[in-house]
Amino acid sequence: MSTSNDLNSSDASLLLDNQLCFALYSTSLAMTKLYKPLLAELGLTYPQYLVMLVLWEQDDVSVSALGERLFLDSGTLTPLLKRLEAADLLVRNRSAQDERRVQISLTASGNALKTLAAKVPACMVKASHCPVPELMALTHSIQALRQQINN
Amino acid sequence: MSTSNDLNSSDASLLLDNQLCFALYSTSLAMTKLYKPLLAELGLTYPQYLVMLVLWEQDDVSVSALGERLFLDSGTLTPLLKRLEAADLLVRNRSAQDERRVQISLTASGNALKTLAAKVPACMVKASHCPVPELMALTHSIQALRQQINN
DNA sequence: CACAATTAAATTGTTCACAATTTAATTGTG
DNA sequence: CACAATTAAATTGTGAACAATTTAATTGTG
Repeated sequence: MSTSNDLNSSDASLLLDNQLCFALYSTSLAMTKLYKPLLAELGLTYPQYLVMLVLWEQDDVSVSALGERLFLDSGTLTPLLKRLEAADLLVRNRSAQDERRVQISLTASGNALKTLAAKVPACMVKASHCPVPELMALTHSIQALRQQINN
Repeated sequence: MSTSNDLNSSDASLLLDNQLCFALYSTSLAMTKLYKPLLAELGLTYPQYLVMLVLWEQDDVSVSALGERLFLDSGTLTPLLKRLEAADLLVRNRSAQDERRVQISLTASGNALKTLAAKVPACMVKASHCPVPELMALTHSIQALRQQINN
């Protein structure tokens, strides 16, 4: 019989609550592990790959523009970009117009890597063992959730 | 006009591919940020909260059992568990039956924290601005994807 | 123009993740 | 029983994430 001290309902909440956040968390980590061997061939980690994807879409962007796109701040991006610069995939230059800004531009190697990276998406879709329409539907649902969370 | 060197199709793939993995990655990080102030009141980080959720469901588990449940290894769990032990929320003891195993048990403080944590789930559901049935459906889809990925 | 407020990166310090290795205990096989 | 193989945690080293702070440049207001 339920009493005011009965924690069963909160237990259920804790279990239910656990599900969405933990599902996102654990599946995101699983995805990153799935990418790892493929990206290792390119010499990239997953966050580094995300930065390269942005740059392949639009070269010569500021650190903050990159951050807005990826929802990451300079504390995360600065050291990551330095590693990509050390790998000769991009260069970091202070903007002449605004000395506070640092512009990120691809090197020839960084541009060339796009060709090698072109095979990554198909490999990932195959590795997920899921039909593409389902993957797309799931993507839209998750993006909608992120939209709600970020207000 | 398309040529064999035209990268437009791979561009599209790169964009599409980006979506699901990046959606998972960025939404998971956004969720963790949403939890942060709430969990800070309990003195927990999000991964620490996950460990406590498991222990509130089932006390006295081994490090590897915890790892199977959370998809994490001893390299991640050992230092995290030491911090929770330092916070007096749990104790780590070598199993008498098998000296290789370390059993994790809640302290009185660790058990007591469950009452405070009971309010967390409802707060998170409210903060997500999403109807519960949608959250549940999304959870199941993501779990199914994780299942596929982990084979 | 002066100077406070704002903005952009970088830095510092803490906490994950995880691959690879190490240490120690247990199990399986001859 | 001996001892190689396996298993469980811990350790080491690298690379994120991020809050809080710092540094430096720009903007806004009097």
